[in-house]
Amino acid sequence: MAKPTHRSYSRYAREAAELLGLMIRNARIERGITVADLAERAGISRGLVHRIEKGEMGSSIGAAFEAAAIVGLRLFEADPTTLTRHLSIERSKLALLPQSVRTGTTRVKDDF
Amino acid sequence: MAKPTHRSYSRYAREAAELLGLMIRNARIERGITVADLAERAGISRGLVHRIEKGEMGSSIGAAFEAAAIVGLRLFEADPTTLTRHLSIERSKLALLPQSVRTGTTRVKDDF
DNA sequence: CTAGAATGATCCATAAATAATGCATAGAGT
DNA sequence: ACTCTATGCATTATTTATGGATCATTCTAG
Repeated sequence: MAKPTHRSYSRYAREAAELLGLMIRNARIERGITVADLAERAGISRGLVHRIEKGEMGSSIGAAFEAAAIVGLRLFEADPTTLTRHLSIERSKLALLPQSVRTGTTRVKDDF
Repeated sequence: MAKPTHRSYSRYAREAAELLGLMIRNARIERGITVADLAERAGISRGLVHRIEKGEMGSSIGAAFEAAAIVGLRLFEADPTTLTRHLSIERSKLALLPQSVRTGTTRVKDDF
């Protein structure tokens, strides 16, 4: 990395991370899985599971989402099938949107 | 770090990350925000925004969630108020659950 | 078609995340 | 109450993610 001496996050982002961590922890406990067990199954360390459950902003998306998947947590309130469907939808939407945004002439879509 | 020569992720985790990236990208474009602009507002680099939008598993939760918040994306399909409420709920749930899981006697809750 | 800009990708140096370990504490179950 | 285990936290070594710069490509607008 290079410069980030320490970052600042919006309240929304922080709460979202904390919520994700809490949901993972709750789901894990409900299923009777230990931290060590979850760590091993996710292929990460015990400490990282702990930090993810605490909602620390530094943990990687991959580790957090993998842990969530293992404890059966459905991100975005979607089951596996729905998730795949959502993916298609978003991919389609992307195809319809302009592929680059012009900021020069400042043509923001929602100003008129 | 220590050992992870390269990790393997479940399909669900990968799709979730990809979906998050696509949603951020779509929301960004819909709002007419450039990658550079989003990067600056989130306090991260252009390259990182790009990697987040691609759904790369290595990016940090903090960077991704901050980007999502800036483009107005509501994680977990919850608006800010609902998010805070969800937090309370999860915190309450946690208080009711056992604080440590016993794996020794293998007393999994959902087997009977 | 042209010009300008945004995007996508690569390279390098460095700060940061992670794994591993050990230890103290708290909790569960008997 | 006691024991055994899970958890929380700190430390260190190593790996990796990130920022910054640069270049090629693709898109937009005229």
